[in-house]
Amino acid sequence: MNGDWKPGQRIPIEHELAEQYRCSRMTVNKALSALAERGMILRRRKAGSFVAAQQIDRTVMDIQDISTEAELAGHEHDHRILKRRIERLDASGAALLGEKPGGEILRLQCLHLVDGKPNAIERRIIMLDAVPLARSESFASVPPAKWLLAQVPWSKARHIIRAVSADPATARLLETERGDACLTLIRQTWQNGRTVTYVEITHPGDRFQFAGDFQPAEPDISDHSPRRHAT
Amino acid sequence: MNGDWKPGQRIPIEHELAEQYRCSRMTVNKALSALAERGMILRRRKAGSFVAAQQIDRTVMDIQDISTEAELAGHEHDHRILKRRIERLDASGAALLGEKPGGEILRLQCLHLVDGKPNAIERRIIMLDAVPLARSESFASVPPAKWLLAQVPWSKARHIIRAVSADPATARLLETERGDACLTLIRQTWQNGRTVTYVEITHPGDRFQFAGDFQPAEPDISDHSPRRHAT
DNA sequence: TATATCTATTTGTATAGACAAAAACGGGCC
DNA sequence: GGCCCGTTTTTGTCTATACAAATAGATATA
Repeated sequence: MNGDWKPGQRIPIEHELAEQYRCSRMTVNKALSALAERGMILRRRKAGSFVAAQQIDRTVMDIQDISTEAELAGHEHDHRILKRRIERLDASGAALLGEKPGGEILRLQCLHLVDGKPNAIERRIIMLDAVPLARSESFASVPPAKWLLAQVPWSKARHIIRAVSADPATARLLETERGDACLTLIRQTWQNGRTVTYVEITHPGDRFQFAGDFQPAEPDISDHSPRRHAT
Repeated sequence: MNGDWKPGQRIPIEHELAEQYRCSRMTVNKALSALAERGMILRRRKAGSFVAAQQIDRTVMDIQDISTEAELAGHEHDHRILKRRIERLDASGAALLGEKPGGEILRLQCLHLVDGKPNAIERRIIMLDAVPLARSESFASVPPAKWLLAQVPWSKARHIIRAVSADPATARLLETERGDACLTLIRQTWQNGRTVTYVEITHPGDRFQFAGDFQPAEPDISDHSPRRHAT
């Protein structure tokens, strides 16, 4: 990693880099592929490799389930099931989930406490045909997120983060003021193209935030040595 | 990808998988390494590879600069510089940034308009010793984020997403009600361990959200064939 | 029993060679 | 000029081999 290359600039071809740094082309390829995967460079056959024009601000967020997160941080976690009802998916719900209406769902509402204080409200829909075992699960001892994680592997997830004002019911449960800013995480998970679960988790804004880091791979081909990572 | 493995279960060793799927160990290693990188499996020398106990909910968010994002979505973007002042970093600012106080900074405040409507307030600190060119830049035509992206490549970024209630000044500028929920993105970028810029971008909660997808790698070693990706 | 040391297993990574796939480029043709 | 087609460059990936590094488990020792 000597002089930083400028956006759009062409990188020497793999064979030249291999010769320059006295390593095999495979090693160069692996390093450059890693850079490409992180969006640092663009690669096109025959055309060559180029420093990415616009650095994409890509950040990786580890969005854990609340109980796991609390445990890892050394806090006490507890939860109360406020609502648990089997329904059929109506039209509006179906539109929200992108599924067909009519299927049986389990609708849950759950309050999460961290160190005894309300930390989040979880409103969840579980598709019962995707997770039949949920029908007989009370979720009294294991919170829904953890139970689901252990039961069903998901193959795709989508997250949305929103700021909302607390409605009266939410404010009361979270012991905050009505209208206070809250951070809502919406997560939908699929398996083989079918929704497994949809959940909205609302945190009081003054007690929660999401953080993510992005550390691009250093183009450290130059300080390459036989016994160090190249990625 | 035949039967899904259960968490904690041990995966056959690379040599066995190579034999089983009639490919070289390098190929197996590459596939498993990719899975490990995504947190799907855990690997330990001598011990073996194991299906990750807790599926880490890791999501990748593309957090673009506002103007770029608006352009991509086909919207009109404009901005106004509300404040532009050269100061010295005081103690509280230094603590916030994790830098030493006393250095010269450029403090900016900027209103972003999308399709003519206020969409965000940007409050930014630029370290002038890291970006000396900023001293003579007015940012009247190019918004700060875009200008910086073109000027200084960053090597590390940290993002925090928070929900906050609009203070009176923010509410007035964003043409929303005081106390309304807002989504604030905080981003700090470094180059070679030194802060380049720190920015807080506050969006009205009813006009903004962040989204991210996570699609884990399929363990598609079984349908391996000479001319398909193994990762 | 507890601790240190050795050994064998497993992953990590480099290498050289081979061929495939994409696509930029050039020539020939209308 | 514009279009088609073969050539060539560059990346993408697999193979087989080799050795290094970490460490679980076995053995020796206190």
